[in-house]
Amino acid sequence: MVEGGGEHPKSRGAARRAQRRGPTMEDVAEVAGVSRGTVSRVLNGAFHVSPESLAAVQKAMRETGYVVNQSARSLVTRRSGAVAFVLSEPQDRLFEDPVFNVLLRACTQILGEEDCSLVLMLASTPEERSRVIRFVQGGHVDGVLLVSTHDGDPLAAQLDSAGLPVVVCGRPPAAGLRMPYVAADDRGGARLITQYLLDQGRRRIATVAGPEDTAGGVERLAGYRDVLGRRAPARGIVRATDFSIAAGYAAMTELLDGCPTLDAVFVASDLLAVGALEALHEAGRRVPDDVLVGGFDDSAMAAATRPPLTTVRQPLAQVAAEMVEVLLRLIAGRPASSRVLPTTLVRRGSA
Amino acid sequence: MVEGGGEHPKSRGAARRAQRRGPTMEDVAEVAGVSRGTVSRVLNGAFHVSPESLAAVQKAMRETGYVVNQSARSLVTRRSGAVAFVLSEPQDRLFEDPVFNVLLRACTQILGEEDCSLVLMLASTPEERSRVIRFVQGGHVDGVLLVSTHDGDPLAAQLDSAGLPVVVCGRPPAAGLRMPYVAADDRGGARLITQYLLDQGRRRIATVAGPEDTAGGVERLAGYRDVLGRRAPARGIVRATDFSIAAGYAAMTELLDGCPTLDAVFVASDLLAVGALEALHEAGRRVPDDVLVGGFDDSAMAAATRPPLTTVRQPLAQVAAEMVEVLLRLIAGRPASSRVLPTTLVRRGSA
DNA sequence: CTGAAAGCGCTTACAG
DNA sequence: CTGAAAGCGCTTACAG
Repeated sequence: MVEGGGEHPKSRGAARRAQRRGPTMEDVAEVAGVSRGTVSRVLNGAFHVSPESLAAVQKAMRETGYVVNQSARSLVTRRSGAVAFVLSEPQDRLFEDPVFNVLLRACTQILGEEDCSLVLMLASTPEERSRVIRFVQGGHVDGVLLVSTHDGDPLAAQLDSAGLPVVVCGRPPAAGLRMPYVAADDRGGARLITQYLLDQGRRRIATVAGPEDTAGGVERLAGYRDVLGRRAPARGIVRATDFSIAAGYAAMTELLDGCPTLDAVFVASDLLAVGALEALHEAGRRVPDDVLVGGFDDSAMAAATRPPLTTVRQPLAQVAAEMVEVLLRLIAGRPASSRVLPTTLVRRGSA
Repeated sequence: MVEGGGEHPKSRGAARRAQRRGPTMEDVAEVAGVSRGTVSRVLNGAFHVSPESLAAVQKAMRETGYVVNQSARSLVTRRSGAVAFVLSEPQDRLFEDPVFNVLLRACTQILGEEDCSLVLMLASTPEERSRVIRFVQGGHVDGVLLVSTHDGDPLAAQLDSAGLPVVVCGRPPAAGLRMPYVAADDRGGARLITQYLLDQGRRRIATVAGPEDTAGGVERLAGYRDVLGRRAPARGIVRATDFSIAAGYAAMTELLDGCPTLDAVFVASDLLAVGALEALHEAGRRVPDDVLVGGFDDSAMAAATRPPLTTVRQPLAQVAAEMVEVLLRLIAGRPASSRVLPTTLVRRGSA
């Protein structure tokens, strides 16, 4: 009863490590009175296993408190059971935007239900990017969920050629990339809200657009233009430097300066809109009386602004679910294609 | 030159799996003209390796594009090179609070610099909790960073007895737990801001406290009481049901109802304060003229409220750094003790 | 300083 | 349906 006992650590180096070795498959097999192979079979689907063996093994697993050693399993299956969630953004964009957080949480939850784990990686710097590449090349993960909103991201291209399944969130950051993506319909949503502002009778509808190297910056502006065309007021388009509150404030200030007669504004994200509302307030413009304000995202903040923000809802939970589904399909070797999800208008007090 | 080539997948089942087997240590050893053991030694510190061998191996690694197989390594070292970041919170608290996000990002970044990866796990439901336990028991991670603000969390106790290193963020969720923690000085911060409100000449200082099963709820209220004692106005303390904007709105409304003469309020979190400002605004109270408002956290939102929020700064980046340091020490088998980090007052427009 | 060898705990054809 | 055996790619004493 000394051998393999957990209570008396073996002397050969065990003291240094102090890891309690749990029961192995061998132990379970012995208790169940079957071979290691049979135990493995019940673990992996229980095909070709007699009811008696099955029961014996399950009982033995319970008794011994067996839990599979993932390293050993991965070594032979070449599957890690994990995927990387890679945030490839400049630092400053990262910390503020609630959109990423919601996405991350949703992905974690859904993956967990599939018994797959999520390892979070940041890729803001060249060092971090090379770490990501080494990591995925090293077989630590079976695939990657890439969140990258800015064009020309070097990581996307590298990942694309790394040979493992990748799905990107949002419009792919560069042409010629073969990886599938899942995106909300930015352009359609922008059309929706711009049309809505028009339908409220406003005629001088300006916009605070996002940075032009981002999908949100390009697509949402395109949607705005789809609706307004030449009816967009002169100097009615200002680009924010990033998707932050501060940038929204600055852009709105500039807009009021160049286009003081505006009576509505479509702001390309809720975070920007928070800053824009601030600027409007300081300028003495009443929302919605003087100026209608429409946002984009429907993040938690949208309901808490003064007045509450009319905005475009991105179905983030669904985006997450579809990203995971596509990635899991790819990992399983099945084909999967890109998906674009519809956005909807959410009416509140600001427009 | 056929053997081991990546271009022609071996026929035995390789088509199904389609994983390009990268070069192994064996390949590197052959190219370098040394044994596998020597390659391993340069990988693990390069002690007892001659300069020539070292150079040869490094060259061979570069040429072959070798990258270590973590599964194989983990199998023998019993180290995964990863830690779990476990968010043990009810769902509703999770999605909104920026504090967790900042913490998560900071931990990911710091761990990355140590070449350690972070796997994110949610533990809101019993199913998720049991998955976390199975996961850590299975040796997937070397330790866990536990974020759990509510008392009586069953997970904390389970993790505590799981035998692997755990460090918790904030006050430990139950007495008798032996795991170290890293916390911001909630009580001291609350004292700081309450005293500040007093120093502004206000005499009827109320508070919106957090839920009483959370560290923030208990400690920050204690700090408030430390300063005010019996000078706290009657019906001047209302507990929010959780740390959300909506709860802040509700609590402030109740406070105004029960204690209409209040001239200052310490709100136990910025998110709550956003809701409280809303309620004050609707009630026609001017901030800071009629009512001074102080928050807690100094999250990104604090600078964007109207007026900007005077608040208590939690040194989250430092909390993250210390959590990681403590955990890594524990994993390395070195002792480490709990740490409480000082909080500071940040003056803005609301008080 | 270095090589040969054992062993980590699993899965998976291969025979029965 | 089931067992025996090979092998996944590494690390680590053990001898030299």
